[in-house]
Amino acid sequence: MLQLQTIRENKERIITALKKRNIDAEPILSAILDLDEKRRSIQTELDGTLAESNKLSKEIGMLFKSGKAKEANTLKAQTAGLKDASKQLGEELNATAEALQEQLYQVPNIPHESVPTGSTDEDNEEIFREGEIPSLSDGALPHWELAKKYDIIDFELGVKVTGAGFPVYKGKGARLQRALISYFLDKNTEAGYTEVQPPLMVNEASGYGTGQLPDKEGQMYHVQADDLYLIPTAEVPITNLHRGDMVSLKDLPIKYTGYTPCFRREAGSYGAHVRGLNRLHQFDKVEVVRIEHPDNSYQALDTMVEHVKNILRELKLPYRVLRLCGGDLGFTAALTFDFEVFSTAQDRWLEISSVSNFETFQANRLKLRFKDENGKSQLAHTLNGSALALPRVLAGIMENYQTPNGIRIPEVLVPYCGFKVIE
RNA sequence: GGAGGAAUGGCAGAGUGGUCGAAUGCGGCAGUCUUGAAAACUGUUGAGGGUCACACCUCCGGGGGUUCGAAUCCCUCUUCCUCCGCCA
Repeated sequence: MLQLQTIRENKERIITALKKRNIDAEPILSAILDLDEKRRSIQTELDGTLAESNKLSKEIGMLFKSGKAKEANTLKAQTAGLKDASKQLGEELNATAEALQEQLYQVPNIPHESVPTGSTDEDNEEIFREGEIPSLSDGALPHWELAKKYDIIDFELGVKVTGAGFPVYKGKGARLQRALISYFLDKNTEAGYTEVQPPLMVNEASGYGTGQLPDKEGQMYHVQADDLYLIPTAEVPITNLHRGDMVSLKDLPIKYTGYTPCFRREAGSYGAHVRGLNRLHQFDKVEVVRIEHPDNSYQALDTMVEHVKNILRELKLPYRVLRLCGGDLGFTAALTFDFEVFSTAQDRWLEISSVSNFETFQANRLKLRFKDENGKSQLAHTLNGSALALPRVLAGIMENYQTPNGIRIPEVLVPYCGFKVIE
């Protein structure tokens, strides 16, 4: 959520910036500023009314104390009108403030100046590419075929137990997945992130805090009986650990990593691109979250990008890094880098990580602040990234490491797996 | 699930109807002292709205009510603690 003050002072600049998202923000920003002005004028009027009745109350109190009950009762009669007026003004104020809030929730984050223009993922800007794309033999298979051949992932079983998009990992497949989780967590804790195991369900306030609500209500599983949401990413519970906090300067940066299953309804997805592990309703992910001083957040973003690069380098997977264009940028992000692994057998790139700076957009909703060098409280910057999303990494390993005699295990994972090949 | 108790500023913790936005301690900040640091001492220090700046308004878990006036009384919700029951 943008700060009102920012909108008041930079309306034109925001409109220009949001054009990168291919939206014309003029109408909504004008509506917001109108509501803001209306809210303030009601507030001023209400303040005056309250000031007057406060004053009268004090006088009445003093009159009672000095035994002048009769005069006090005369003043009492005067307060009735003020009470009605302030009650009505209070209701108006609430209605206006609520309408204003609703509008503010509709405005996405301002894209960073480096965000390229564009409307779809085809307009994303490739900024880095590394790793050799292996030349596979003629019989190379996509991962869902490999999964069946070696009996390590069973999609049909998941359909029976739950439904499509809930695979069952078996044997060495399950072990490889567990190995990847441990390996990622180890890499992240080595880099100074504190490991946490957060709840897998969150309340409504948390959903609003990180921006999943109200914008992406339909993407989350909602447990209606208890009004809780299954998390679509560990970003939600982990960032919300500090909702409402006033952190001290010396605690920054705050760095967390956590492994969680993630649940997404993925309403509207279909077709070949959702085959196998490409798009699931439940998947595992290891996430990193940072809370930063605004002066350091972009440096921190670069650090996170380098960190993920380093992991992919160790796994010896061919990958590229994209700077998301305005049209593809998430609602809450100011700047996002996507990582994609090349899936040789499918001949396409698979997104395996997304690293973003949200600047104050989430912090403003979270009321996550710190005391700065001058003792003034200001909003912190929040960032997060996947390090990494499991299924597609698994798919990338299966497809790129396949041989006619089995799937080799990347060297760094062998100690975690306890075997060198799936055959 | 049953019975009680509690929720106050960054933290701890007073405050039970009228200068209480709130004592005190810790922490933070500034200063004195010191070669420097620590200790000690002195001062200062909640958040939000509003204003050019004041004034002024709001906030003592959330919401509602009583009253001229509520941190303080009533209702309700949430959370936490203690005891009992049940259970991984």
